[in-house]
Amino acid sequence: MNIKKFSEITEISPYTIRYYEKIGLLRGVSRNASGHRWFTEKDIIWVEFIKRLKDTGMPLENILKYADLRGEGASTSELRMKILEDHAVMLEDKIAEDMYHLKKLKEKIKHYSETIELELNT
Amino acid sequence: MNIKKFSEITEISPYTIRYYEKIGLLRGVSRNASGHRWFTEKDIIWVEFIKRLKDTGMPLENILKYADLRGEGASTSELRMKILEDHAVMLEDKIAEDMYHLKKLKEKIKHYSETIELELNT
DNA sequence: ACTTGACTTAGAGTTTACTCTAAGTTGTAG
DNA sequence: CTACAACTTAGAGTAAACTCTAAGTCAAGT
Repeated sequence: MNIKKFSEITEISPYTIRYYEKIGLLRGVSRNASGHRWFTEKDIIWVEFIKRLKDTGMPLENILKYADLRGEGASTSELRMKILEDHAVMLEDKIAEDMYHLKKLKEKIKHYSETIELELNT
Repeated sequence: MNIKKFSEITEISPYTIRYYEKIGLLRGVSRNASGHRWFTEKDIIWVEFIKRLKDTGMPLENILKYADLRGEGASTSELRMKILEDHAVMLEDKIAEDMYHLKKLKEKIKHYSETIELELNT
């Protein structure tokens, strides 16, 4: 598929897609006869994975490091697994922290509603 | 307390504290005889709340809007509560999304460990 | 043959949230 | 009285992640 279709499916702008290729996050993207990028199913799977890492707070620089290892082949499997394991631990901590933040926010909201309640009864 | 002490307690750099005051996030900070900022317990409580909103993904621009309403007094209580309620809903969604991401990451890690296991048995 | 629209590139510009610099003032210790 | 550290300000600089511009190529439709 062309970049427009790929952009629609992945919900990433063509600008960003080219940018990802430029910095080495996307590599080996094939081209058609006229030199335009031609994306495949494999590219979708890979960018969806990039999105997962990015959405869970991994900076592009680190994702790029993962992409580098991936490019080096099977010999880096363990290293890549280690990166994902560390990231998963980080994410677990982040979720726990967010749950605590949520609890505190709800307490504050409750406090607001009680205060407003009081004012209405004045 | 002076800015250095305040910085240590809140774990925000003096640069950032001054920046927050400059953009209007921190207001009404008192000064001592020599014109230096003098922070109180109330300032700590307020920046800790700013940190909570920020850490849960609220952009400074939105936190600033909340600070503006706060500055307008009790008449904006309901509006501020609404902002927090919306943010709490957003955070709940984010936590759910992160949990899904975590599940997917763990599946990939499992896949890695199985692949590596297989290679060792070759 | 020519216009149209989607693509290409290198590189410039934008946004958010800081982070630092330069020049100047003030309080305390020797 | 002077050195020194900590503060002050306005404004410049930085990093990350895009986002856009300008100039050019190319294939399809009229």
